[in-house]
Amino acid sequence: MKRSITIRDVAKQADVSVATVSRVISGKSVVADRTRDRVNAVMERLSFEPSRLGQALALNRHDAFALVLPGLGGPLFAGILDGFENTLAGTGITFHVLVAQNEERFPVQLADLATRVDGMCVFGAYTGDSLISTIAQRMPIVRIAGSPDPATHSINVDNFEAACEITNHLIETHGVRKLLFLGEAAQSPDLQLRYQGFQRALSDAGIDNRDVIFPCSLTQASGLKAASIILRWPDRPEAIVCATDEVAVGTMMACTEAGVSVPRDIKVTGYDDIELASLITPALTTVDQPFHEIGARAAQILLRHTRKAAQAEKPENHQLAIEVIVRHSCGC
Amino acid sequence: MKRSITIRDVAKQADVSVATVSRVISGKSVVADRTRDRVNAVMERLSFEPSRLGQALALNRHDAFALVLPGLGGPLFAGILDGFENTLAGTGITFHVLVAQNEERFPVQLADLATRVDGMCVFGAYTGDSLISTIAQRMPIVRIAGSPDPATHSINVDNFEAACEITNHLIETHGVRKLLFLGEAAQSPDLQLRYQGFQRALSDAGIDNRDVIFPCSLTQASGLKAASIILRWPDRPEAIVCATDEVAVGTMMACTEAGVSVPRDIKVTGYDDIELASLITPALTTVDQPFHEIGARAAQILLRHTRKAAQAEKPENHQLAIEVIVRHSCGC
DNA sequence: TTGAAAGCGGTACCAT
DNA sequence: ATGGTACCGCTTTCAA
Repeated sequence: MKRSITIRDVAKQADVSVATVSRVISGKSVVADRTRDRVNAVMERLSFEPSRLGQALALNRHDAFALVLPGLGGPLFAGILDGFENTLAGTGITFHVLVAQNEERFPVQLADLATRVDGMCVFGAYTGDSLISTIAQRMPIVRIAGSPDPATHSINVDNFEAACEITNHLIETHGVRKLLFLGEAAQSPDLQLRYQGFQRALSDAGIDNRDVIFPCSLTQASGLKAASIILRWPDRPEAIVCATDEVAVGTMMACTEAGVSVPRDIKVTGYDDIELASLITPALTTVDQPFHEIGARAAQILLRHTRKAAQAEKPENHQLAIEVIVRHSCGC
Repeated sequence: MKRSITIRDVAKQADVSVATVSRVISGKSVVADRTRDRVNAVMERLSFEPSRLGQALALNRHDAFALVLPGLGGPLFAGILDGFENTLAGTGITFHVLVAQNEERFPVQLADLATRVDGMCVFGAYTGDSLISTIAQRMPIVRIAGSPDPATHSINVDNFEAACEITNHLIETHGVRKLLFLGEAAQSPDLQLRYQGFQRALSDAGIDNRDVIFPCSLTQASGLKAASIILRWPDRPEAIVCATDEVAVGTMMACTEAGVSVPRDIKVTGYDDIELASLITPALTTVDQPFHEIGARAAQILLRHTRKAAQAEKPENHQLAIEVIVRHSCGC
């Protein structure tokens, strides 16, 4: 590993001071045209790249953000990622993705990440939530669909409302009285709200809302497994409200395998509106989430709060409306 | 943003030199017990965390790797990630994930990443392949399922062989003569080999292997869309060999929608053996890939070649065997 | 066992 | 417009 060339090498060869080289690198200060050209030529010839480490240390700035996601699955993350990436493009800021696959190792990974970025965007809830608050004292953090935290910015969609609405549709329009929620409520505040909205719709309609959830992780495979059990129940539900589209698709697969017709024999709804939702037969009634918009806003918030000196501004809290998309799996 | 506490603050309060503080931080040098305790106490009290930037600059080492993935989709990445993460756990090295969603921005992102890590693991092929070779001169890189490159390490599975074998099974065991490959061949060397293995099996059996591919991106949605077109052809194929399980699942959905029975009316095979493959009905005949193992090996190679001084060692090239998993979608 | 001081690769203030 | 130089936070000789 031969020593890499530094700003001092350039200075020497161009016969100027390091200060001047630094100036032409940053382009922020005025340098005589002739001098600039000379320095640029030398940098070119030496194929000099300023060390990010040196810069970062001197400026105490990383020019990097972090995007923390609870897993690789789900097409929804692709949307957030894309929105995030798009608004960061051209700002000179890049970002790291942390995929929190391992709950146990997460705190270490997050702490490490915190030493390498100027701000973070965290999706979902984690056991290390207190750690997040700690980090938030040092840099802006925006939480998407996470636990409320006065120290961080937040972006949330109105899950309670949407879940309530979609459930209501099933009850009011299609006269269903026996419903089941399929998914995990504990996992994140986001999911909890979906379940609570569901429960509220039941109680509003005077339906007993106890014992109406069947646990299931949020994948097609789990949905398939869970639904094939449920379909064998003696008194199977008239409608299954799924926590995500993935679960719903799995559920619908279980139905066709069991020879149960959707929506005639049983109604199914999803949540998220993934690409598959509109393609499957019957097309899935679901809830559209503006993932791209969410990612974009997160990045904007981060930019705002790192660029400005005003570090002490109060947190932004964004609430996004979401829309129920009625297709055919509900009986329509 | 108040100045964070530094090693000098600790030194002053503990009444020792910064050198000594550095020694107790690293734990690599001998320090008198009493002194160490005193310093530790001060660090504790001040809740001092050494600046990674300072360390990195002094040591010229980041203690970080990068994992570059061509997208968020596919459960397969979760396996690689997990293997990678597991072998890195406890080494004090963390890693960044780069999700190459945007082809245009990829070179910038990769170059940026290169300034922040000691080694990278790159999955798949990209337009910026020459950039990768350049970076490989400065740090170890392992390519998974990528273009061959003498400057980098590599891990590959025997896709040609496996694709050939699974196709052969269809031909020999099930007497199929009219086959179609569903997927994208151009996207990566990995996929290309799958298609080439398919073609080889055809020609070995004396079947015309021109015009036997139908383009389709590697998602369920695409598989569903493509298959529903194919199924309407006047002379539909007897078997569809899909580039991935996702495509295969989409294909099977299209079949049930069209009232075409798998495997009676048409045979379908997948590739990757995702969780859903064994759950779906009929269970998918597919190819198992040791993703976890791949991720683990990649990390090991990186560790080996960054820890040792011997930077100039010759690249490692790993070839992993893969196994065809025969279930029912092929007719068995 | 400990300390003083010279880097690591930049930035930016203060002179000139 | 340019140069000299003191940092940024940490590691690591070299001496004591």
